[in-house]
Amino acid sequence: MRQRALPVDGVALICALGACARLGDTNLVPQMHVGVVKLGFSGHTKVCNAVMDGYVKCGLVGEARRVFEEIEEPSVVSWTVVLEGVVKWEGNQKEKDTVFDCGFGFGLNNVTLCSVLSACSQSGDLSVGRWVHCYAVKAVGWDLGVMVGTSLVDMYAKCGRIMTALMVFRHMPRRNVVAWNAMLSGLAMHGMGKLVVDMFGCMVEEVKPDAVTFMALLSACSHSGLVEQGWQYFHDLQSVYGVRPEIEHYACTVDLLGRAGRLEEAEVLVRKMPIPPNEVVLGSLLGASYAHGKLRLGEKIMRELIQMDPLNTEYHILLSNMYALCGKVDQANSLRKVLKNRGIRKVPGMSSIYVDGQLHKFIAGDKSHPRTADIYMKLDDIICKLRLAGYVPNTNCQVLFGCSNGDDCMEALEEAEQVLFTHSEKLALCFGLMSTTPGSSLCIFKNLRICQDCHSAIKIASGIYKREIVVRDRYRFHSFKHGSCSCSDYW
DNA sequence: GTAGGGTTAG
Repeated sequence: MRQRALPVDGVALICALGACARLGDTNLVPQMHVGVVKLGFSGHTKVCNAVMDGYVKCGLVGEARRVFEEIEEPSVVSWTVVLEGVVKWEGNQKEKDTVFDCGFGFGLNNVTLCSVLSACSQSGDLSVGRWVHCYAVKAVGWDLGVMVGTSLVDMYAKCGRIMTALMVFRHMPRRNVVAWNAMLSGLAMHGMGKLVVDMFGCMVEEVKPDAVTFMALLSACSHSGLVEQGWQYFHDLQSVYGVRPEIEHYACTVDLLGRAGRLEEAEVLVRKMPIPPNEVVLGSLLGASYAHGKLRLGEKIMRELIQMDPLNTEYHILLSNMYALCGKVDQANSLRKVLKNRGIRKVPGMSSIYVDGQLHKFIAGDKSHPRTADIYMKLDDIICKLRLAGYVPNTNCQVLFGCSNGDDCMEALEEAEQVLFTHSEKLALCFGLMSTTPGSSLCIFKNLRICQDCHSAIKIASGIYKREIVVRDRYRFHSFKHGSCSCSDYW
């Protein structure tokens, strides 16, 4: 059947849908879908593809699949969008298999491969990523081209397989600046700063570094404590490499100095910036003040941050924790009350783990998993073993909230410990340990930054259970092995 | 203005 010719309004509609998709707005996209139906475009390939893309971008993969079902003649683009959505958002292995069997039978091109691999990177789906890699090699041969090669490097790095990423990169016959950037960023995320610095030396022989390269370099130095090296790169950015420093480079450098405890220099840099500092730059400085217990500086930065972003929860919680650590319980409590009164809620922490291709998600205190009883039994056992090996729950931040006497405090302490033990990372770890073969490695994903207590608990667990445990948090990777972490506790 | 694609801090 021939597709009906697209009137001018149809073109406008596709443009508008594209804009909505880029916004990823969960209200706007369904509204636009209603409009599409009213205008009589149901089942039209290009319009539906644009609608599906919108749904995928805002996480509504079920809706996207329903739209897909109505397309009269799905094209390779339709399949690409639906595959991307399923890989990015569908946790159920059987559902994924069904779509894959049909989709990859349809034929694919480099765009499909890149798109699906990028979805794997985001959801951390190594098994689909590997499958796509094999498929591509069978279909195209060993030289997959620079774009697919780069997608593979990024996928392996973000799925926790940094050595595989390196291997793929080293076998690429052609590499441009984007490929190099993907490799260096991956290494930076894994805390392999020394290697990033060494490889940068090779990179400049091959291609000209750009603004993204320096983001990777600065963050690598920051995460590995290579302060002098990073500071040098920041200075050479413009003068040696002709790259104009952007606000992100400043944010990274502030982080580099701040993490290392050089807060005065970090603040001088912020005040002397040619561009007004944004909340990212100030947020870095606040984080560093917290890490190094500089309460006065923290308060000052907080005042500026509240002006810029009054609804942000992370900053409030950071400062509140800082008060608690300094023993200023009243101030800590009143700051928490501000959040509560304004109805501002913290983004809930969530951890997930793939077991046999199936995604299992946990939130703190979760009891919704079908194997909850087993999980909590195993959790008690793990905590016991951890304690014997020297684990001390780190209740610094919560303990003192709202208690007025010694008894209250003891009770609060026990409660605080219980809250810590059921953090989402620990539940995911526990489920991973009980449902995989002894000795195999585990990869856990967390939507926020890993907490201090879970970091020390997982370090000890990696030793006791003789497992490599990789945790990808919001910012970077932690690879726990033999009782220590690849970040050397510098994060 | 015409559907899908690789690298970017905290």
